[in-house]
Amino acid sequence: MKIATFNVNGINGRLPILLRWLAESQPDVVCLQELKAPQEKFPIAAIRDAGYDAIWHGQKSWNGVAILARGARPIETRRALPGDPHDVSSRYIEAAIAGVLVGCPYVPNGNPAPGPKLDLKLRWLERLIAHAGDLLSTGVPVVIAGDFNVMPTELDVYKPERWVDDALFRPEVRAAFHRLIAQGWVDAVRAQHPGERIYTFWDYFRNAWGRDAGLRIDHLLLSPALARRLAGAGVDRAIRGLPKASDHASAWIELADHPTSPRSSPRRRAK
DNA sequence: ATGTCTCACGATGTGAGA
Repeated sequence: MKIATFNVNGINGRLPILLRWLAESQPDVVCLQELKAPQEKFPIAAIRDAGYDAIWHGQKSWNGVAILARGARPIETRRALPGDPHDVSSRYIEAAIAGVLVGCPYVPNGNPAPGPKLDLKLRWLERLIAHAGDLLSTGVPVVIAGDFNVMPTELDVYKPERWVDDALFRPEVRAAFHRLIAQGWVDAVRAQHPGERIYTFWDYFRNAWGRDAGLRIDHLLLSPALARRLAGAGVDRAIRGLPKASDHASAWIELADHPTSPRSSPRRRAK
């Protein structure tokens, strides 16, 4: 089972790229962010033609999230992050697909920082941490796949010193992300490629793609039971190089049908 | 501070957000 996340940056303007990528990479489940389309302008017909069903939460101009499933109907479990009934931004959607609960977050950017936008981001992350903890406590297999707008470590930034005051890399933002991970989640791409420089986003400015001046901000977090099924993970960099590309590439994981690694505890004695 | 791109409004440009 292949699960991917892709910040599409405008699903209608980017529809040819999305359809081409679906045909080439054949993910079973896709989390999309930044649809930038109202609910009624989601291109569901083209997506069905491509062999996928979908649920989505649109919004005029900004935000917007969707979950696609190949040959299956995602069973929606939520279309907003709990914890603030006044928050109307479409930044979270969640569904059950083939025995896996899939959460699709689009964390607020937070810039300019410091300021009210950073404060909103930090509050949103607290709500995500609370909800993620609830999901873990159910014991259900969960993947949270989306645009977290956080680089977890210096390895995830082409030039860390340039980004320490940015809302994507400030200490309090990283600390919130690490508290989330510490609940028991596995950052799948990092777990499969420890020590490797991997990016998922390259700014449109300053020829960032051409210089490989990237950031790793799109993540797939696995609950313990799913982490034991992790069989592969990576980033489809090629879609970032296409004409009219999104500023993000997609990150993906491959899950085996059954556990491939033992439980981490009790630990096996080294030979 | 800058750079580039998207979408909306409603017009052939401008503003906001990222």
